[in-house]
Order: sequence, then C-alpha cells, then structure tokens
Amino acid sequence: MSGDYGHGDSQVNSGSKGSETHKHKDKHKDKEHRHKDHKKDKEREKLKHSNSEYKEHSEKKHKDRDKLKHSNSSSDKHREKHKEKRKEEKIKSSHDKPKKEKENGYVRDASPPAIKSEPEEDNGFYASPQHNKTSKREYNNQEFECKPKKVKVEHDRKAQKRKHEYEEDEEDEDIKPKKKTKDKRVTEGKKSKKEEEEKWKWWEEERYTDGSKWRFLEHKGPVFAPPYEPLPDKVRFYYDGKPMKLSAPAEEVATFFSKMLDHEYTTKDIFRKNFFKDWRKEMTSEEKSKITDLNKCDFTEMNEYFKAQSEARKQMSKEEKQKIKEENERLVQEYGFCIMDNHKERIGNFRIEPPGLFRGRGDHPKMGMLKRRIRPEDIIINCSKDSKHPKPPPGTKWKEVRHDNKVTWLASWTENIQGSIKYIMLNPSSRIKGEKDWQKYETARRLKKCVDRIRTQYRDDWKSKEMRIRQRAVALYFIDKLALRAGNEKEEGETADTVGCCSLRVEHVKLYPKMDDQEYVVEFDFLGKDSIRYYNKIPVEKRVFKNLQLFLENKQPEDDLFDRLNTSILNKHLQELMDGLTAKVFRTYNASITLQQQLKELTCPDDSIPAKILSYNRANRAVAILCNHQRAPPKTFEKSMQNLQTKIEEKQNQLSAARKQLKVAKSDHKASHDDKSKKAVEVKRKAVQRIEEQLMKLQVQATDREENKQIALGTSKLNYLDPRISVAWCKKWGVGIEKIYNKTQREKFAWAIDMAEKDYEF
DNA sequence: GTTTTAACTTAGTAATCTGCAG
DNA sequence: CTGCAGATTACTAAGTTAAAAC
Repeated sequence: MSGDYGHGDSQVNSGSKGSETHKHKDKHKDKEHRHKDHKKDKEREKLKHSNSEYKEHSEKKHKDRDKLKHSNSSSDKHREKHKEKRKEEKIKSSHDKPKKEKENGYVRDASPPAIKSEPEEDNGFYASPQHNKTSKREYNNQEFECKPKKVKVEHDRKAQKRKHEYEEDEEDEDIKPKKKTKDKRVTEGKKSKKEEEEKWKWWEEERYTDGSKWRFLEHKGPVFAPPYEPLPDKVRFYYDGKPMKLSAPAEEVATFFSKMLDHEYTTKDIFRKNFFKDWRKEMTSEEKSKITDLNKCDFTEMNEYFKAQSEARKQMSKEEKQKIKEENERLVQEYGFCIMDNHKERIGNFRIEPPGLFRGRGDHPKMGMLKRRIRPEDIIINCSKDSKHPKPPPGTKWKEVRHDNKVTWLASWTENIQGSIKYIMLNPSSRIKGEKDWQKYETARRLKKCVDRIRTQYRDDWKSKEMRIRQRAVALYFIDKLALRAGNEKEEGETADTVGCCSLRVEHVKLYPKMDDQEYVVEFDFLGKDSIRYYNKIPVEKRVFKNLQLFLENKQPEDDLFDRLNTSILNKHLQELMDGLTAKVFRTYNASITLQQQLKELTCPDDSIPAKILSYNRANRAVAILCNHQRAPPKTFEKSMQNLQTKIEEKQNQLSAARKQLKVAKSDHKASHDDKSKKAVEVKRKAVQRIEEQLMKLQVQATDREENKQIALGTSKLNYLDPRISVAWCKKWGVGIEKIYNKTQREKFAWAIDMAEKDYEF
C-alpha cells in the first residue's frame, strides 16, 4: 500500500488552518452538554447512547472536533463556510417572513402546472377497469366541471388474471403499467359503496407513466389544533414566589412547559435556555422585564391542574366518553378522507400538528424551542382545479391553493424549528402509497438479480488506484454487509450529531488486526438515525481492513472516514450499476432476502402453529437486528415477564394434575373395561393434550418476549420486508395471515395478500 | 459543481384502545 | 364490571433522494 493511489494531495489533512478554529469554540461547549444527562429512563439510556464509556468518549472527542474539521482540505473548508452562511441566513429569515414566503410560495405558483386539460396518449393514463370511456371523458374536460359524480368501485373478474402477469413481467422490468388492453368494465353494482370501495384492487390497474400522481383530488383541508383555552383564575403561575397573571400568549407557552415538568429534559440546560428564549418572545414588555430568570418560575400549580384534568378525563362516565368518541368519529368521517381519482381514500394525518415545545431526539441543539401554532395562512392546499376546494375556517385564508398533480400531498406548511416542510398525505393503504411500496420491493428484487455482479465489482474496486473509488467501494461494502444507511451530511449545530455510512468519522471506527481468534476486526460505535447507537464488531476482509487503515492515516478523530465520498457521489455510481439503485435499496434487499432465507431455515414443517409463529418472529428479529431497530425495553417488561412465568408454573401444575387424572382413568378402564371408563380415558387424554399445548404456547411466548426485549420488529415489518414473503409463508404453512399482520398492516399490505401465492419468491 | 429544497420514507415513543383475568 | 397489560394507533422527528437553484 504505498504511493500508488494518487491520494497524496488533499484527502489527507495537512496541518490545520488556524483561523477557522476558534469560531466554533462555543459550539463545543454545547456539545459537552450533550450526551450527559439523558432520557429519563435509565435503561433506555443504556441502550441508546449506551454505556457511559461511549458518552465520555464521544464528548471528549467532540471537544476539538471543529478544529480539525476545517483543517481537512480546502474543499472542506469551503463547505464549512457555506454552512455558516446558511445558518445565519436561516436565523434571519425566520424573522423575515417575506423572504420565506417567496421561497415557498410563488416559485411554483408562477405557472400553475398540474392537470393537463388535454388527455395525453392513451397509455399515459392510469386506466382502471372502471375508468371507462365516460369517466375518461370527464377527466378530459376538466377545465370545466368534471368532478366525479360517484366514487367508483371495483370488482372485476378479468382483473384476476393480471395478478400473474405482473409478477412475471416484473421479473425483468419492475412494475410497468400494462398496456391498456383490458376493456373497461362498467360495474356500478348493487353492493354498498363501502363494501365495494374496500375491495378496490388498485394493483390490478395500470399506472401513470407520465409522472403525474393523480387526475382528480378533492378534500376538505386539514383540521387545526383547537384554540388555546386560558387557565381558570385559580390556577396560578408564580414568579419569585409571588403569583402572577400572565397574558394569554405567554400563558399558553408556559402551559407547554408546565405539562412537561415530569420529563427529565426540562432540567437540561439547552432545553431550558431555548424554551426561555422563545417564551420571552411571547411575553408582553412588562412580563419580559419582570420575568428574567427561569429558575424563579414556578409552574407546579399549572402542572397539577393538567394532571387533574387528565385524571378527570379518565374518570368520565361511559356516556361522556362515548360522546367524545362519536364526535371524533364524525371529524374523521368529514376530514379523514379524500377523493382521488374516483376513489375515496383515507388520509394519513389530517390534523395539523399542535403548538408545543420541540423535543428532538438525542442531544438536539434545538430542544425546548417553541413550535408555533399553524394558522390557515400558513397552509398551502393542493387539490385539483375542478374539485370543490376546501374552505378555510371563517375569517381566514389559505396561504395558497395550488393544483399540482405531480405530487401526492394534500396540504403543506413550513415548520418553524428547522424550516422544513410538513405534509398531509394519504394513508399507507391508499393506492398512491401502495404502488410506491410495491415498486420499492420490485427494485430490491431487481437488485437481487445483479447483486453478485455489483459485489464483484466493488471488491475489485478495493484495489483501484484511485482513492475515491476505494472509498466508494468500502462504503458500499458496509452498506451491503451491515445494512448501514447512506449517511447524508448534516448541518452542524442544527441537529443532533448522528451519522450514517458516508458521514462516518474516524472516531466511529476502531481497527483490530487481531481480536481473540479473529483477524481484521472493525469495531463500529456511533449514533445513527434518531440517535440510536450502532455498536458492532465484525471481521472484514483483509483488503477492506488495509484500506481502512489507509483512510485513517494522518487523520484526527473528527475527520471524515470517507473524505472523498458523499451520498450523492455514491448514489450516482449506484445509478450507473442498476437503474433505480440507491443506497437504501440495499437495506430493503438485505432485509427481505434475510427474512426469506431465515424463514426457510427456521420453519420446521412439523411444528405447531405457535412454534411456527415463533420461527417467523425469529426470522423477523434477525432482520431487525441487521437493521439495528431497537426500542426501549417496555417499562413493564420485568413484571410482565414474571407474570408469564407464574402462568407457566400454574400450567405445569395443571398438567401434572391432568396427567394423574389420566392415569387414574386408565387404570379404571383396565379394571372395568366398560364403555364409560373408556370414554373417560379419552376425555382425560384430550385434556392433557390441551394443557400441554397451552403450556407450550406459553413457553414459546416467554421465549419470544425475552428475545424481543429491546428489539423492535415493527419497523422492519412495515418498511423493509416484502410482504409477499410473509404472505407466501403463511399460505405455505397454513398460518392465518392475521397471526402475522394486524388489521392496519393487512390494509397496508392488501396488495401483497391478494397477489402472493405460497410459492412466491422474493 | 455545490448547495438547497421539496417530497417522500423510515423511525421510535406517547397516547389510546381493547379484551381478558379477576 | 373493572383495571390493567399488551396491542394498536397517532404523532412527528429524522432520515434519503432527486431536482432545483445558485
């Protein structure tokens, strides 16, 4: 490994460029606070940011992180400068409405895009069986009045046929819309709308090829957070020991804080500092001059008031609760659905996020800031021109109403903490989400076909004479082997300090040429998405190890491990290897293939159903571990484990009792040989068998739960595992699908449940 | 080319619901 | 019927990625 990879120039950092260094000193101060006191839950703490060893270690390292950050290379320095600049701008613009407005508002608006009034080619259409001529024509004339008169319905027979066509074709091409060869069926059947709507099989229809997401979209707009209700006078806030009546805006923000008093983070410096700063902005000038020290604020009365309130809510009579429930239901009925292309679809989140105090995950520099109340004037509505536009609440206006059918959202607003955009979108069971999900798995299946080639290539690239190529190849190896996330760069100081593959720093890996009986071991220890700790020690191939040593040469702990790489470079490369390939496809692919392979390995044909389900959960667990999906051990874990143990013991006692009875019955029978005693034996035998089964079930449950203590299965099940694998497995072994997927999940995966047969292969 | 933004997926936790043992 | 544990749902933060803007 010597000079032959032109890496001599900039990737190795040469001496620090001093001037940048000091600017950031303050930031370190903040950083030192991070990682210190954490989640209220100690256990969780252990799991997430894990042992203090990690914390200390990372704190120390951060101290002089910036020093080096800037010394890295000229381009790095450049980057940093931009970051700074942007940060300043951001701060300014948060006070500077007009500018923001422009960014979000008019840009697109200038040329209201969206719905073409001319139909394109036939094949540009999302043609469903019931998009018969009539409905098409409706669409085509949409400059005028073409609101679908009725929500269409599905139920066709021919469509069944298409199920398989899809699968086969997809083998090669991913789901491409079929030619519109099927004739349209008009089926305004007799069934109730609801029933029919449930049966709509969008997956048997063709998809848009022109990049549009819908032709028609109508909805009622979002539901806003209820207005603030001032506290009763008897609930008081004290400053410096004296009661003080706050103005409504200041009081509201104070209630946010008071509600969180039990949370540990209200004791954190950053949280308190951010909160106080934002709170003061809401105060009147008198309040501002009086309230100068958060430590002198006493919110306990308010806190108790809210606790009492929630207690009272729990104690409400059944009728009252019922009433609230019904009211809620009404709201869902009215606002929870939209009509998209002839079908009524469920909206995922039709309520606007209420105001409150921001709590990021992990050590977030913005924790405690005020998340402001969203008003109609902040909302952009998206719907089709020819739909009945949602009405803003009386006396208010929308920020904008646009008609962009190249996107899937119904409404959006800009959030004030990070300046990012939030959206109202459809439920996962909707066509628009389902198609995308399906497509995701098809892309992963295409990767399956060429993954060998890609692996061969990146192994080859470990030997490249170009540093950037080696880095790319090693990073890809990690992404493939360890299912790491891509790892975008983040703005320092804006978010918690977390990393993914491309943003790994020197301090996150340790190399051990020898460890126990293994060679070339790499130890990873870093905080990933949501500040979940990733800790892993794995042996790697010698070449990878040598390359890592090379990447680490002459670098400081806070320097990037892959200084010649970022996600954009990586994804561009991947795109060239396979159409649609990006870093995250590897996670999907590896998760799904692991499930399939684990199921094959773990399922014993002779096992009982519960044992099979345990196998399924174990296979699922293998994936969750691969993807590092963790959770806090449930607060009641120990207790519930114990309860289960007690149950098991009881059951064991029952079993031995039942066995005794069986024995007795048997000897009775031997003695008398009559029919009656024979029957008794049978009965007892059955009882024993039943109890054995129950016991087994309990034991399996205990094992499952124990193994699952700090692993979350839900995330992978919902986002990474091709549902058709699970459906096929259920069909193959006669396990009810509801044993694996609950109602919501079955709705989301309806397409898979409908189309996968027992021999489906990912 | 680099940075920024928009759009959408993925993520863990808190709140709420449900069904079952007592 | 009631309380509570486990299941489900709601919520919203935090990622990824492609495209737009500089």
